[in-house]
Amino acid sequence: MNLKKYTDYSLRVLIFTGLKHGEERARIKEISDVYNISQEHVRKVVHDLVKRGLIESTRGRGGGIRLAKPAHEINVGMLVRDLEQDFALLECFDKGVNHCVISPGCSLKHVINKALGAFFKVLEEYTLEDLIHNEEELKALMGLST
Amino acid sequence: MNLKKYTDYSLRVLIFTGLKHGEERARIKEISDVYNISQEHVRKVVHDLVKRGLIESTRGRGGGIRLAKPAHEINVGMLVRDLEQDFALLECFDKGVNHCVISPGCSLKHVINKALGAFFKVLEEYTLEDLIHNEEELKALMGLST
DNA sequence: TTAAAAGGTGTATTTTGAATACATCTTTAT
DNA sequence: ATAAAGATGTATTCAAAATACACCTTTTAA
Repeated sequence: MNLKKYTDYSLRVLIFTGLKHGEERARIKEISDVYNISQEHVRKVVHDLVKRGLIESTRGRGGGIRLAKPAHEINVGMLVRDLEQDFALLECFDKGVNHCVISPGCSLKHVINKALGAFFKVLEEYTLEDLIHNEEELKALMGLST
Repeated sequence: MNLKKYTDYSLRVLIFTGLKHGEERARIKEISDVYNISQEHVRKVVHDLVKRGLIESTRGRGGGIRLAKPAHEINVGMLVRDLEQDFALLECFDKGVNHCVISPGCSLKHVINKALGAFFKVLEEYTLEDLIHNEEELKALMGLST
């Protein structure tokens, strides 16, 4: 059981970007340096976040990225749901693929579904703002002058 | 986000086996036929469940498998935890691999962990007995004479 | 007006781990 | 002795994720 690295990276990109204020912008290069993730990947992740409307990017010299909406409007649960598209925890979750004969009478899927619901319920209690509440500490860890 | 097919298969093997009573035993061949999973795989899964002490097997003619303990003592949560060994949802969960600089001050891992806890809390409310409460229906779906 | 800085985009390759298959062995009741 | 059952180790296939490569577009400051 695991999440994709892209989900992890996306969250980290948002955390970094969330630390910029006002007219400040984050640059892909910066993010790539801080987290030691190649620029290519960061670029992909950023691009994706732009498409999802979470990040706003400006091209050209002096450009960069910033959050497209306030951090408290970016919900962690929604984000993870979005980024992880595939939640077919059991074969029978995917109608197209399933060929388990007992699935019509099988309680397992309900149990797993209920558990998955609980998982997201917790995540939905948090927003990006909660993840950057300790702004100074994070900046220090990143080696950013404050 | 997904579970391994082996987890799925294991649960299904237990469900099948749990429908046998008294001196009755399930045979790998039977399970393989009902679920349409090759005998090879069922064998692996069964072997694993035997090692985990959930199933008792008898070799030789007239042999087969049965639960090693009553169905209500087989907890779904524990089972899934056991079968899915790897819960490194984020890179920073795995100390050996992690190289995210912000991890000492990052709240994300706590949030994800809490969610994972909620996931298992739900699963732990169920045992194999709950999964086979509708014994007759399941047997009918499997095409077993009752 | 052009060079540098920034992001955009499509495609290809590598890696990993799960899923599956193959081959052969051991045990035991009849 | 033999057939029915499970045991076990190894090899192969496959898919998806992760990563890398190449090249494009936009913007602005020198």
